[in-house]
Formats: sequence, C-alpha cells, structure tokens
Amino acid sequence: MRRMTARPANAHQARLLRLLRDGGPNSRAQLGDQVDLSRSKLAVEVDRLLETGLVVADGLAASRGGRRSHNIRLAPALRFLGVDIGATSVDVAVTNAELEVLGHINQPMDVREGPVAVFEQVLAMAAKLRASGLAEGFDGAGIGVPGPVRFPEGVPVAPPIMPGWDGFPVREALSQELGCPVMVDNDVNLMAMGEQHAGVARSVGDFLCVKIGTGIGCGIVVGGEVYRGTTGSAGDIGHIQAEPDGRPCACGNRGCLEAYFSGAALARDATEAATQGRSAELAARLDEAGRLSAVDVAAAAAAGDATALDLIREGGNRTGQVIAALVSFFNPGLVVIGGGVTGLGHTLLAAIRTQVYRQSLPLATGNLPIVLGELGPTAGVIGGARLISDHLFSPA
Amino acid sequence: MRRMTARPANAHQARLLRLLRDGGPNSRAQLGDQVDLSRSKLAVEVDRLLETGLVVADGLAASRGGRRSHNIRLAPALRFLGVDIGATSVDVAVTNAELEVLGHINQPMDVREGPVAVFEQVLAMAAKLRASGLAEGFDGAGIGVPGPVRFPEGVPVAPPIMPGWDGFPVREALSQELGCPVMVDNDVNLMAMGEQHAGVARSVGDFLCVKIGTGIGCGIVVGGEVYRGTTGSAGDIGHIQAEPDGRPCACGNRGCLEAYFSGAALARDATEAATQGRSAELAARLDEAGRLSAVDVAAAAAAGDATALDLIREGGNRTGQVIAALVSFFNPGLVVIGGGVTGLGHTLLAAIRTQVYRQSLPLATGNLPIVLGELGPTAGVIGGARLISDHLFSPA
DNA sequence: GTTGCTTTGTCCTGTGACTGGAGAAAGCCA
DNA sequence: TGGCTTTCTCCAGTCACAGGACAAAGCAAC
Repeated sequence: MRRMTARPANAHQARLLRLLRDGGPNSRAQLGDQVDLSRSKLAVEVDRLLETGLVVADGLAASRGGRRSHNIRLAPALRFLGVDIGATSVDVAVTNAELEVLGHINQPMDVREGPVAVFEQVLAMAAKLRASGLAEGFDGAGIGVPGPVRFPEGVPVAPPIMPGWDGFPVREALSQELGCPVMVDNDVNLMAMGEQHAGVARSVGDFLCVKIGTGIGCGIVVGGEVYRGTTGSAGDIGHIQAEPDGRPCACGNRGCLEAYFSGAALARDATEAATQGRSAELAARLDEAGRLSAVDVAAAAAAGDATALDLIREGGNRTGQVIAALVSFFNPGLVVIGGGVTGLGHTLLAAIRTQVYRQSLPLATGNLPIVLGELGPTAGVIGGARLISDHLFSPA
Repeated sequence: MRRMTARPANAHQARLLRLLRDGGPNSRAQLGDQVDLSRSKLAVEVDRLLETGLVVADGLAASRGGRRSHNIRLAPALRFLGVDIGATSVDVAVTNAELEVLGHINQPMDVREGPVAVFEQVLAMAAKLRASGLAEGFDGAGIGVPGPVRFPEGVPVAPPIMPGWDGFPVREALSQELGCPVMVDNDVNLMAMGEQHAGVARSVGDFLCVKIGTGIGCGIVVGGEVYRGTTGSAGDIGHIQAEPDGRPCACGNRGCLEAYFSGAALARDATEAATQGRSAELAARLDEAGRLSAVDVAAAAAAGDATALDLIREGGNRTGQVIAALVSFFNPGLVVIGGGVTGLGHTLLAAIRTQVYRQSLPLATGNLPIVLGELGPTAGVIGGARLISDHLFSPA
C-alpha cells in the first residue's frame, strides 16, 4: 500500500501542516490567526491540502457565539515510526501525525552485532506494531543511532561504540525495507528534538540536552534547530578531557569524561566497590557473573546506600564541570539532563547544578534552568517522528 | 549633512546590496547570474536602487564579446565607521561601502575610565579621520566592546573588566553623537565577522574565533551567523576552569583559564620570572616601574629566550586544552586564533594545535584547520563595518 | 418566531510581483 | 557590411495575494 504520496506544494502549506502537527486540530479561522495570510489565500491552501488528502475536515467545533467552524486536522491515518537505537537496547514506536505515541516497544539488543542484525530486529518490532492494528503502514521513519551521522546522507561515520556501522547506508537500506522516507540522526539529537517538541524544552530557542546512557552525548539546539557541526560530530562531549593524564578510555586517550561517568563506567566502578566489600547493599545485587549495572546503582542509591550515592555524586561533579564549561561557552537558555540513568535523578542533578552554578559566570547562569528530561525513553522516539515529519512537512 | 537616508525596500534589494558589497562592482547580467531573478525584475530593482542613490552606474566595463555592460556599484560616498574598543587601546577606522579600510587609527586607552571618557576619545578619533578628507560623514558605525552585550539594545551587561559600563546605552548615545545608525557587539564577535568577511574564514559556515588579548574570548559562527547566546555571553571562555582549585581569578573563582593565560596573566608571570632572575632577557626589558607587558614576552621569545618560550608554550597548552573541549563539543570547520598577542604567533599556535589534535576525536579534527587570523588589528574594525552594513543592507 | 449580533467560511475583483519572449542597442570578428 | 554575441529594455501575460462583499450558521433577547 502506498502512503502519503503528497507533499506540501509550498511554504504556506508546509507551515500549515506543522501548525496542525504541533497545535492539533484547528479551524480555518484559528489557522488564519497564526499564519498572517488573508482568509482567502488561507482557504485556497487549505482546500488544496484537503484535495491531496494530507489534511481532512471532520465535524464541526462547538460554537463560540457564531457559526460553528470545521475542524481541520492532519489525516488520521498518517503514521510515523520512531526508532531509537541505543548501545544495549532499541525503542520503536508508532505515532500519529500529531506525534502522539500510539504504541511503544523496547527490547534489549547489542549494537555491536552490526546493522544487519539490528535492523532485522527493528523491522520485526515495526511489524509487530503494525500487526497490532496501530498502523496499516508507515508514512515515514526517523532513526537515531548512538554515534555521529553524516546527516544529509543518513550514514553513520566512524562511530566508536559501533564499529560495524561505519558507512552503512542506514537511510537507504531502511527506506527500501520500510517502503517510506527515512531520516537518520544521532540519538542525542533525537532526544533533544523530542524534549523540544513535547517535553521541557518547548518554547526554548537555544538549549543543550545532555544524555547520559552507555556513553555521554549532548544535543545542541540553536534557534530552534539542531546543530550538527561540520562533520556531524557536534555534541560529542564524552571524550572531553575531565582529568589530565587520567584513566585510560576506550577511545585510546586518557582522562575522558566517559571513562569517569557513563552507564558503563558507573557499572564498572560499582562492581569494583561491591567486590572490594565497600558496600553490602551493592554486593547484594551482584548477578551470577558477579556484575552490576547502572540500574543496580540507582536502586542502591534509592535505598540510601552511601557508596552508590558517592559514585553518583562524583560522576555528577565531573559531568557538571564539563557542562559548566559548555554553559560558559554556549550560554544556553536551558540544560536538559536525560538518558538511561534517569533513576539517578536528583542526586545526579544536584551535583551537576552545584558545579555549574559555582563555576560559570552569573550572567550565563542567572536564569538558567537545569532540569531532568520529561519524556524519559519516549524522548528519542518522539524525536524520530519529529525528525521525519519536519522533513515531510517541508516544501517538496 | 544627512547621509544614506534610503534603505533597501525589500529582500531583493538587500540581497543585491550585499552582493555588491562582497563582490565589488558588477554588471546587471552578472548580478542576474547570482540572484535567481528574471532580468526584467532585476532591472526594476536595480533601477529603484539607482533612484535612491544607494548604488550608482559609472562607466562601461570592457566588452566580453558583445555589448559592453554598465558597472553597477555601491555609492562611492558611503562611509562606515568601525570601532574596536579593547581593554587598553581603541581602534577606529573608516571604510567605504565595500568595507575596504580607507583610514585606521589606534590609540592607547583604558576602558576603566568609563564610557563617557572613552567615547570622547573615540569621537575625537572619528573627527580626525573625517578631517583628513576620508569621509564627509558616516552612514553607520559598528562598535565592539570587551564584554557581553545585550545585542538588540546595544547595551553592555555585567562586563567584568569594565564595571562602569554596565547598562550604559552605548548604541543610543553614540547614535546621537555620530548622527547615524549604530550597532554594538562584543569585540570578539566583531573579530569573527572581520575574518569571515575579509580574512581566513571566508566561505566557512561554522567556525570559532579565539581572541587572546587582555582576556580571552571566543566568537562563535553558526551557519554564517554570529551566535550570541541567550543573554549575549556566549563565547565567554576566559572563565572556564582550567585547573580545579587553581589560581585565584579576578572574577572571584579559582583556576579560570584567564588566570593562566591572557595578556594580563602573561605579563604578570613574565614580570615574576624576570624579578626572580630566571631570565636575563626578560629582566632587560623591565620598565621603570619594574613591569613587563605581553609585547615584551613576545620580543623575548623572538630573541630565543627559553623562559619566555616556556611561558607561551604553557599558556598555549592550557588554551589548547580548553579549545580541544570546545572542538569536541562544537565540531567547527575552522578555528581562528587572533588578538593582541599575535607576536606569540607560531609558538602559541603549535602548542594549541598539539593539544587539540591530541585530545579531540579524529572525526572532529580530521579536516580542522587551526590558523592565525589574517587581518590582525583590522579584523575588529572591518567586523564593525560589516556589522552595521549587514544591518543597513537589510529590508527596512 | 423574529430580529440583531457574532463568528465562520466563500466568492470576486483589483493590485502588484514576477516571468519570459521580442527586440533594440552595442560590440566583436570575418 | 553582415553574422554572431552579449547586454539591456519593453511589454504582455500569469500568478499570488489582499480585502471587501456576502452567504451560512449559530446565539440571545424580545
């Protein structure tokens, strides 16, 4: 079945589609208030959109003291796929055209198995969502991968934690398999777009979105647009030096932030503490292989374990020092903290805040909120849907 | 005498004015090639510009095998003023509409004397340039000040090194005195715009411009536009922590980059080395008050003094470490090093390069040139002219 | 029910922006 | 002098758009 064959024919139509996406159903009059076009011109464009089937008019709204208005809304059958590929798990979700999540699956997975195996799994998950009746097909898909991406082509470049992916034509391959347009981006950028669309970053033009998962990355939004850098590696803050001649890092350098704090580093440090008998609480959570995960540390911290709390605080301090530097440099209007280690929540946040507020200049921190992401694991998939809808809702 | 009363009436005219500014005189046909308008429409807009007097047609170009074309150029009487206020000196220059420097004066000065005294001096310098016959008046002025600026209003905010300036309405006051439109920005942003217009950063979309003068700052250009941050303090990297619990800094914190390397820090360290007898070369340059300046260090280094070279190298290393972090974060296409301490040149550059190439990821540094600014002290004033011309050459 | 008022949506015409072609002007070359 | 090229101008036709007139549809007061 072919879907969404039409695209907006001009900037007006694209604008209208985005308004309907972000603001939900609207009357012609309400649209006119937001769009600075005469009612006649607006009517023409809306009619054309109705003809293409991209939007539909269904039912009448309640009267506001005069003639009742028609509800104009995006085609209710439109479906976007959001895919967030992490280091150790995948999230796949379907949304409608308003980017509301209709169904969401999370499964463990290992990126290092390579793109072929991973996409087999992703396609199976997508098929499952479709089979459950949530979608008859997909009109577009936005994919996030945990590494730098050459954005225009949708190809990962030199990704440190997923070596088999270098140069794999993700966009092209998935577009073929799914039979719909596909856009690919860094997972951190997707999270930023998610929080921008439906989370804490609504209405903020310039902000940073720090994602602490298996690694650490940072989404950069400038004037409402994701900034990707010259080679697509902007925001790659995991390998900023946090300690001169410090711990060795997987990247070959020493003292990288990621070597001190990230899901992986936290798990390793906690395991060490547990096996050295520094924390009974942590030791009790060791698995058969004698290992701990970041989730265990979060649980131990929630139970009040001092060692776990110390690990989190120390990591938060390191991260906070780096963020403080970025805040001085970038002067954002908001800093969002998110990612897999959400359980660490407020202990982590407090440590980061302390460092930033202490080290950055008052002018940069004066009105700077530093908050946790609001969407959790759905930020990435919503960001994916947002990414592809931005693409499709732009002039052909 | 009233000047440049007209402004471009629409985006087409603005575009044409900028093309003429950046590309020099052009025929209608050449303009048409760059502007994607029909020849008829183009002719209409050019005619309107000719009517307003913003552009003039003077003479015929050589034939290229057919009818000779008219030379269309910006009005030759247009004059912009570029003012670059540093911590210890001012640069004032006049340019024509193509932003070519026609005259340039530099004078020592102390910002701490406050805006009134400083502007008295600036106005005198501008009058001198005018008196020398280079300009009959000014059509606009771009001013750079060494501190953060609330850009839309042109007002310095909480500038650390120039306390008397906080909230002083620079734009309004100067506009009144000069009788022409004025725009105000951070001096570092001006330098970035200068190098972008006429220096090493031509044709680079995303780059960083690190200015090492009395302090250290960084101009950020994203997609060809200067990025100023939420409160106008973006690029304020002098107070990024370079050393935990390090040297006390004038800002009240400890370990700031500026406490280790900047014109002021370098002078202080060199003076110390000289008085402690660690360098005869430096000691020979002490002034009557027993002090050295950054220029003395540069001279000593040029003479091969090991202590001076060490100081520069050490400072370069610190600066390079911070820049490495910023490169990882921002992934620029170019890094420009400039500012008062140009004499330190290649020793400094080598130290910075070493750190950046060693600490940043290959993807970010692979094609990353790190170069000295090309314009020296004229970068700022050209940037000022560029700033105001961008403003004036935009639709009214 | 009727009347007046409000809101929503449609229709129509006039205006200005813009394109593309025809051709004039001006130059080169043989 | 006649072809060929480039540059520039003029003109008519097309399209985008605004804004007013008007129709449709609803509410409320009488």
